[in-house]
Amino acid sequence: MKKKSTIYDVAKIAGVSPSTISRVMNTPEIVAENTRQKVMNAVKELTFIPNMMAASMPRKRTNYIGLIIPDITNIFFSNLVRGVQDVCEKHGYSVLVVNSDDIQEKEGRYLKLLYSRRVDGVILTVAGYREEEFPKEELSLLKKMNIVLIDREINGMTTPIVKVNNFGGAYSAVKYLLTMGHKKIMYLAGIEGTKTNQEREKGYLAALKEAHINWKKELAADFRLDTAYQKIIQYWSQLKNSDKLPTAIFAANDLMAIGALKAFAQLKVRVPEDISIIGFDNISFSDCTYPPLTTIAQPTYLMGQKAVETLLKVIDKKKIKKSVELETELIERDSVSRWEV
Amino acid sequence: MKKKSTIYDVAKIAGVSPSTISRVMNTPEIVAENTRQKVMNAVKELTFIPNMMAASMPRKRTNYIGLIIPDITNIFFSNLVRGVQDVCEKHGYSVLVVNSDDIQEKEGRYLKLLYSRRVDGVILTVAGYREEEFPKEELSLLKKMNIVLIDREINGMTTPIVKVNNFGGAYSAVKYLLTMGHKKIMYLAGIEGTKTNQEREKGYLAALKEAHINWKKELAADFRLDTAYQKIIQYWSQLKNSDKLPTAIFAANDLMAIGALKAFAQLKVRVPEDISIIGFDNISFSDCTYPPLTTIAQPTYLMGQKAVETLLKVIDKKKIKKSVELETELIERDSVSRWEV
DNA sequence: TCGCTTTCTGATATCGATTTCATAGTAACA
DNA sequence: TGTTACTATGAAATCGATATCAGAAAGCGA
Repeated sequence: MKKKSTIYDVAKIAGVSPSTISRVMNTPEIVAENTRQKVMNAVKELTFIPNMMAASMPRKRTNYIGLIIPDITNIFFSNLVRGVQDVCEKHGYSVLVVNSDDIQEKEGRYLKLLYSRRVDGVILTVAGYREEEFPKEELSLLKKMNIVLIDREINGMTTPIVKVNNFGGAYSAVKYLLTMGHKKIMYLAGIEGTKTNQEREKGYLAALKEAHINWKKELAADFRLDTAYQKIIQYWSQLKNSDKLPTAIFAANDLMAIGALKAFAQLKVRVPEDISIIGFDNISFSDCTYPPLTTIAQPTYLMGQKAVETLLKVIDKKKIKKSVELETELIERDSVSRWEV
Repeated sequence: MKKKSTIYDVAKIAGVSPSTISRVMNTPEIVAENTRQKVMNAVKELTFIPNMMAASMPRKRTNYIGLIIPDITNIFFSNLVRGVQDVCEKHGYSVLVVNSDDIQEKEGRYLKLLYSRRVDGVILTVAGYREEEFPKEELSLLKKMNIVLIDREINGMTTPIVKVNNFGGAYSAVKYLLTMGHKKIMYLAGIEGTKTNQEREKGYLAALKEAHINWKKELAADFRLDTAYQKIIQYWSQLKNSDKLPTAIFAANDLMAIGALKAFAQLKVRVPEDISIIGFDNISFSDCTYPPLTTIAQPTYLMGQKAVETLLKVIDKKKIKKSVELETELIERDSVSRWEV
């Protein structure tokens, strides 16, 4: 590996001072045409590329932002990450992504890491599994950093947030099932501790209440495909042909809806003839399932973008809206059919 | 935002020199028990967390590594990323992930970015679309950095690489189709410029040759689901019932296999009754398709891990194997059936 | 008790940029 | 032509850690 050249090396070759090199690299317009030429030549000769790391010390900016998500492997989040990355790059920022696996303790550890790396700000999807109280140490870290929440709110906290109208989305999903004639609708729930799940649950209950429907049933899961798959298999095996079985399922996300689809394929329960399923998210595989999944679309990529835009304003101490709420959209495909009695 | 405390603040409170603070943070065992206590108290009082950014200057290590992949949104790569992240974290490294979108020009730009950030090393999936010659500027950057390739090789370059036995995997996929009685097997190709695609193609051809089968057909695509979907729709619409239609398809990756599945669903061509499909990768949705996809599994996560392990050795100038080649495994599911004549 | 280690700590230079301040040189104006 | 006002550049301090080197204090053997 060749030795890396510094601003001093360039200065020596160009016969000017290091300050001038810095000026040419950052504000070329303030240096005289012919010194600029000399410097550019020297830069080319050494193929000099400035050390951003070193620059961030006096600048007191690293131009990094941190992004904490549950799991990059989850296609919902990888989409969001891409939105974050693309906007960041446009503004000269780089993204440090870490996975909390929805575990609070990891979230805390990573927050500390991001702080020690002195990222300029953090976009945070709070972990789903957590104690009632926010740990003091983590809280003090949050106060020391520029934070924007994404996807999931924290109760009683005024941190800026970018999210989707979960209540509205869930409400319209269930409403849709109702208009299709379904009277027995089950909610396949996500991680209980997340505000996201709570809001979707409220939307589910609100729609039922409005339609004066008393039949309700929640199957507890955790947003994960395999868990949903197992829960469904288990529940249906126990209650074969019982009237406790719903005619439709509203899944708190597509991953679980797909898990359900997989379970029903194995159980030889036909979708949508025997049971209808609607998901939430519109992840990129939801049109490749069998049958293609009807779902509530979330603008995932856009959420990532908005979150960065908000964060950059926070960093630059500009005025911001405390909360950006994006709307969902019903995508009709083939996993829901009319239920005739 | 509270002011960030430095090693000097801690020193003042603890009544010792900054050097001692540094020692307590890095090599506590060499400082006397009771000064260590004093320092620890001061650290706690200020909730001091050292600035890694600043530390990396004299250390001449950033403890960052760069990871260039085509697209984080591609589930194949997001798995690999997770493998990279997990091992990195264990060794005190953080990962800076960027997306080349398989475009050489972006790859070059990001390489430069990573260099300017002075990452300790780079794990690189070379972009698929590129000119014949390796651009000089990019090449000189590669020489200045610690590089490990992953997934895709570069012709005529001795850079260490972690990959899978593509030839063998493809060969066994086609061999499997042959043993199932298929005689007309199409190859649904990935990006032509990638070594990965070339090797899989060779595996395909080798298996056919060995079986003395002359029927061959390649449908050019680009590893992407939508492209594969469109190509299939187009090809089948043109050649309805012609004997130019294969009885089985070997897709260069699962994403394209799933695109094909989607196309056939729409074309009312039954899988596997009318046509068999085998994929490559075993991405996490491949068991949720209809029918569940038979495929050649790649240890994606493991590849990420191995790449990091190799890279860390390169960074520490330890001896390494120039090339780590992992094996694939045939996963039999339901998208391939026996073909009886 | 003397001299020699060993243990522990502090002073200082350093990493590679930026930034402030000072100043030389030139232009502008009356 | 003298005063003022810019323009262009350099010198030096700074960011927050680490690392080297030197010296004080303590321990130990003879």
